[in-house]
Amino acid sequence: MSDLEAEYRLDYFEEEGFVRRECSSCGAAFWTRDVDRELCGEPPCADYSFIDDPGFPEPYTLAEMREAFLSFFEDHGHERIDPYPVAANRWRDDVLLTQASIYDFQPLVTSGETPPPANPLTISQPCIRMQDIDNVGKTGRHTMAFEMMAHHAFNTREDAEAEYAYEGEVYWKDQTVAYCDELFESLGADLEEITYIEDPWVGGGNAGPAIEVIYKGAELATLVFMCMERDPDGEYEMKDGHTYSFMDTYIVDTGYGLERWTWMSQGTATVYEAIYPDAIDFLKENAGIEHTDEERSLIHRAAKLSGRLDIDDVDDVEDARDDIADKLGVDVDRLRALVEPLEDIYAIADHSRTLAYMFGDGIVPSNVGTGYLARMVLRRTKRLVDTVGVDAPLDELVDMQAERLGYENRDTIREIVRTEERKYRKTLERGSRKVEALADEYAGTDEPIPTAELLELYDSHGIQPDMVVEIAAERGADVDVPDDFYALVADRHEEIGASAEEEERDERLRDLPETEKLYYDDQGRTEFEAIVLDVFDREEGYDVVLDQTMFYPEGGGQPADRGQITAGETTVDVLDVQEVDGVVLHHADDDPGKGEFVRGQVDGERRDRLRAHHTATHLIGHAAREVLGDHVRQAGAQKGLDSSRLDLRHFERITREQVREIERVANELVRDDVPVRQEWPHRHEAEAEHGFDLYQGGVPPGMNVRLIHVGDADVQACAGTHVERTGEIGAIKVLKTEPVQDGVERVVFAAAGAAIEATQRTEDALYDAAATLDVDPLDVPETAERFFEEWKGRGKEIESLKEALAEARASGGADAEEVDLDGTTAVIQRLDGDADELRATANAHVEDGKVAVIGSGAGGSASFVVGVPDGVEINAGAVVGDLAGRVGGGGGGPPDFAQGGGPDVDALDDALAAAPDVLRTLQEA
RNA sequence: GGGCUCAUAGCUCAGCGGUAGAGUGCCUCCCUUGCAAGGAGGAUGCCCUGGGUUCGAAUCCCAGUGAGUCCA
Repeated sequence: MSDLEAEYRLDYFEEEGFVRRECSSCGAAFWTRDVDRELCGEPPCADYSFIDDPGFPEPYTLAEMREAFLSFFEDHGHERIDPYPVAANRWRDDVLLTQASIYDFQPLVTSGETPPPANPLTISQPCIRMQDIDNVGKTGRHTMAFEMMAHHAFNTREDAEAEYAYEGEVYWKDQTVAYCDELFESLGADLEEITYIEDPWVGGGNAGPAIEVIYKGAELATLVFMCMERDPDGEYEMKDGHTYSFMDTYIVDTGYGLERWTWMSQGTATVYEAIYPDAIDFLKENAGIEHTDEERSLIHRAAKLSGRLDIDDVDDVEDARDDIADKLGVDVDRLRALVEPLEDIYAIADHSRTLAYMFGDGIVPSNVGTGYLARMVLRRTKRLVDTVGVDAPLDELVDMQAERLGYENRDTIREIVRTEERKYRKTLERGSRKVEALADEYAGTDEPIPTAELLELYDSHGIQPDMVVEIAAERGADVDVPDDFYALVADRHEEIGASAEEEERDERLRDLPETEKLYYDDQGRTEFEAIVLDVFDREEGYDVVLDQTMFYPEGGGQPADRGQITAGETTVDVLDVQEVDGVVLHHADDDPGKGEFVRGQVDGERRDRLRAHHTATHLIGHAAREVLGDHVRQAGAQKGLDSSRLDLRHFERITREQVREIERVANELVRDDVPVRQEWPHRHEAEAEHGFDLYQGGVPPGMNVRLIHVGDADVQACAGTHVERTGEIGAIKVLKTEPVQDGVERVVFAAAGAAIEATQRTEDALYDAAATLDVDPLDVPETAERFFEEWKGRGKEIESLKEALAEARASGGADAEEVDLDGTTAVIQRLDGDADELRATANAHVEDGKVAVIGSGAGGSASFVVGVPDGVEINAGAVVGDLAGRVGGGGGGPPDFAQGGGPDVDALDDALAAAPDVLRTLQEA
């Protein structure tokens, strides 16, 4: 094993007269121009020294600092790149949000599969980090949303054997540090005060030496030299305990915090006041926060010490605050009272900015993925706004930031925020009622509300424990919130993770060349000729590999083609087609023979239906964006023969009117009969021209991407087969919309012949209903309504008639046998009616002060109802139990009214005959 | 993607195997000339849908639909 110390011995440090020191406080190794320096300069080894004493001679706004940085690197040979969305899951599926500029180039660029958009490049990338959400506002320097300014260079080692999408060295460590120094110098910083701390970096399977750049107590940049990958046999052991070795590519990954640099130039008490002063002023005024000069001075003095506020957990923050109050010689409660409202304001400004980024980049609130994160941030913001007493509506706060950030979809953003806020309010109302009921229940008892109830309230109803505490206090109930509450929540979710089975890759398959795909040349053609390269004997059937094919393998939500392969006299059926690493496997029911010359025949009708549905999917997606808004994105799709479905991200249910509008727009494009074109541009040209909206169905690998243009209306990266002109689709009919999860709506539709068939099916159903009602189809709704009302009316009428009938039977005494039980009359009666009739009759007898035993043999089983008037000592439940036992069943009920029965109808009369004895026996007991 | 909760009168909900309830709102009457007033009476339910268990299901089980919520 060896460490990375040698990696930091840069010629640049040597030439510039740097010295290497170890911090006398924390022991970290660092490089400095100041030979007398002992401390690394990073809190807690040192305090902020730039507050009220900026580190640069000129103050910069956020925009000015961004421009200064980008143009500096532009002047030094870097190409400026537009920022990527904050929703990183739009181009990679391993993370949800963009947390660093390098995320933009993972995994395809960093692995060398795809070239970077420019090399070297510079960018200012908006990022969102949710990890420290609890401490935003408290530490004075942490924000959830920030811009990471960066310059990147992608290098490949000279001796690399494999092919990479970029080659040679652009620049490496010395130049990177030199740029950093020069940037500081150009801004007028005091270079003597800068320290470069050695701090190796590890993350995501990669590692490398890295340098933290500290100036006047603030970490302003991190220079990462990504050059190693995890390797069990590697020479270097990193801080994560794994071993690493050098790889063929090595990448300069820098991160300069735009907010920190801006703050440094202004020297305000907190970073928030430097980056969005307008928002802070607005919020302060709105919440009515004012300070005396003395208070303001205290806040500033506290700010200088705030670098020590560690962010790892809230307890630390509280401890550190004690510490700070102590140092300033003020009461900690006073400090807290002064600072806490400010902290809330800072957090609100930051969260609003986060929301603006999220919604601006098209994230839709949901119970899954990025949508869920957005929902959490929004709810948290809403709580902060309520706590601190800001009465501006949330959509306005977010809009202020969205305007500043230059988003164009501001109306949609506001609508999303309002919709989401409304949902949250409903949740809170629902929650309050639940908690109030629960609090009332426990208020009378000595017991506190149990933890299990708290967990249930939070997990199933989204009610925070502090809300329970608040409401419970109002109603005089106790609550104990355990310290490890959220750990208990996590326990509830603990379960056995499903083990993913790694599929064994076939060696023989790997040696085969990629299959040439003919289906892109002419998407309507169905016949072709090919050579059988290999045949794999499978458990069921065979996998046939050809040198070229017209068969479309399953992919992109489009099912595989079917058809036949003919070799001489032998014809085999192709049942399924899959693609593995560029090799197309034709799953057939028989072996056509390896090395044979074959003719392939694709099932043309099936292919045509799939083509129509695939192009129709693009049209529906386009129409949905037109009707519902630009935030609408594909969340999944599946094409079929009879219908297809497209899942769309949208923040509310799609209305009937909107469906009609979507149908109209889509069918208009069909009628216009516009051409559907395919092209294979370089991915960077495609992205530059159309943005990431191209990748509705996922990001394909490779240098070039296949684009499908529908006229001038819609462009998407897509691998499927399409029609030549939209007119071939004929018609598109939306069959239904349904929610698949919060924030995702599924549109089910049919195209071409399937559209007509689907319409005919619903029409048939309507006609059948109309025929039954004997009315015109258009009158069905009205008639159904009338029938339903009438049916309900009759139900009520039958009910009252049964009552009347029961009265009549009771007084008329048909079939009734009356027996005397110690002065009380009991009526034993058989009437074959339903349970309601029996009950009503029994009730009528009881009203007359008689014990009633009513039996029925209707409905294929025997049943009894026994009623006992007040003051008669007979247990009705026991009577029924006895009688029901005689017909092979059971029964029971309260003492004054019981029901029961059994399957043996033939025994009913005998049971009734025995009833007087049963009654007498029970009366005596 | 997974877990959990819920669905009963217009609204808010109770009932959790044995005759469908409360509060509120609605209608009528009385009292009172007034502010969320009081009293009496009344109407209003495919107890989400479909299957199962049971003599009997609003209630228990399964599936579906819809709503909510937590986590990755």
